[in-house]
Amino acid sequence: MNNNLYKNAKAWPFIEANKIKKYISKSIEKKNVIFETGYGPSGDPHIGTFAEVLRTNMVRNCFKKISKISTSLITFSDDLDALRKVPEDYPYQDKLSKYIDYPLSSVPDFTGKFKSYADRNNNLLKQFLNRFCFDYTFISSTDSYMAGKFDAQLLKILTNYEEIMGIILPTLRKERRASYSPFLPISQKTGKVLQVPIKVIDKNNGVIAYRDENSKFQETLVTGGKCKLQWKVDWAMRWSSLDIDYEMNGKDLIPSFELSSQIAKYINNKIPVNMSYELFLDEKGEKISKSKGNGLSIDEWLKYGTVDSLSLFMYNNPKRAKRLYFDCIPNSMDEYKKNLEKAKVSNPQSALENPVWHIHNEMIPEFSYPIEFTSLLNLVTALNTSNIKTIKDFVKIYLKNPLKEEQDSELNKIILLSLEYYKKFILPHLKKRKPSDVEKKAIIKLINKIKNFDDACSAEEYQKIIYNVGKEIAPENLRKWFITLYQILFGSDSGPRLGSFFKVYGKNNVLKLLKETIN
RNA sequence: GAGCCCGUAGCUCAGCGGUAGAGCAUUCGCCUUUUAAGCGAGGGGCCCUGGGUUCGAAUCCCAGCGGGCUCACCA
Repeated sequence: MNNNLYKNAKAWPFIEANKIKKYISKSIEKKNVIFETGYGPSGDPHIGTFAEVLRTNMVRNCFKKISKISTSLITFSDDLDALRKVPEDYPYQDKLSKYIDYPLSSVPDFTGKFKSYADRNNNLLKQFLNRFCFDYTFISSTDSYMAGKFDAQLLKILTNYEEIMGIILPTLRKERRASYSPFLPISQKTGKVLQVPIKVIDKNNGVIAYRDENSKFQETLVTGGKCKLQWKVDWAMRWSSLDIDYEMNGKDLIPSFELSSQIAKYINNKIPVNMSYELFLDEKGEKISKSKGNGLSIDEWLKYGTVDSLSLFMYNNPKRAKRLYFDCIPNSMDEYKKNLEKAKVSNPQSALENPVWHIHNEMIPEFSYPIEFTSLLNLVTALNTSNIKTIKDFVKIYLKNPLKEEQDSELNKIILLSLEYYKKFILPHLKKRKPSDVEKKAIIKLINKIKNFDDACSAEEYQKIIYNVGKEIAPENLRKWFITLYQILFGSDSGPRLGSFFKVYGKNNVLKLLKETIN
């Protein structure tokens, strides 16, 4: 219906979707548009992989709006690739290190839960993707090679062997040129992926010959899973085999994409529409990588922030290098809430520019959490408690409108997140100071007065007690007295209104809290 | 060497053709309380430089100067 709206939309996923539409208009019979994201299961799924799937999915959703052609999303796992390095955080270091150079899919999973090491990592990725309810088709490289699904392309590469070598060799150093081959035979003896020079090629029979680990002359078919392709050739082969129309990649792969595009001309000249995105940086501005273990993982983000806040972060400015660190989470949480509220009142055209439109594929939820995450963090810091009920009671006092039922569970969710964030990033920096002798006496007085009240003491009465004690020790500057209490009780210069806090916190807890400060 | 990104308030950044913005920091004012979980008000800018396009440029284009990252072994 709103075709013009979609055409004029300036949000990046729409720009990409329009690129695809233009691209497929050149081919006569396009029945299904295929999006690909690649994954190397050499360790835990990386947040970058995840970002790629999320963003690709956003483009796909926009494409669905501007075209009637059906779509699919392939998540391709390169699990026939060899294990090169044992990830530092993997629990079975010694066991895994014996499988260097073996295909990831033939390395056992030492946790005993999965068929193979690759299977374990593939499943971790799927778990994350399912959490976001993506609609995708998972394809295993190993399965495809073994089933002969790539055979036609493999033979084509063999036919054009010289041309393809001619593209790659100039990009390599001299030493590497001597050993390079686009085909990596799987050793018939050990099962390792071999990086050996090809001595003889027989195009008619689809056979190559090489010397194996023991310098023994071996012949093998290039088809049927007997050989794997070097990755840049592999990439180009996939575009053709799987008929890929769209694929993103990080900027580190820009030269590789260009090279694979050159190679693709000798397969079926299938080169997808491509977008390169900037890499995520750690707090020092360096590339986040699996091997370094710097920056943030998906799990770490989700420990302190919602799935939606993570999606928002991924949506924003994919072509700009961004620091991905813990301190991004509260901002992203608040920005999400802001955008959600903006979406409710925006016109149809500007709605398409709103990140939440893309995050939720147009099905924007009506409710979000009722309080900004940063405000909640202030509150949790001020209260200095892990008691969810106490926090919730205070939120209710703060909110002008009564809490809607739908918001209640959202609130519970973010209270838990804020508590995690508080414990990890705020609490360690708070420094409660010890009271001076004069202050100690005042606090003892406060304790005694509170003790003499019954349980039903109101917030105003608590407040009155605090004031009366304050007047005695600092009649000229009551503000100072309150600051003093905040510093001693919470390690901060400001905090909640103490009368209300004491009331909600409960008499016994208050007395306990006060007594702790004078010991 | 090649490619990509970034130069906007003291700091971190948003804005990306139509009056220069936010958070933090800073200055001042405000508690026997209409929620101090702070609140209110202010100061602070040749939007890196120079050209171009335009009625109009922080925004688009070109050139330059800074800063950063990535790739040139593997993926």
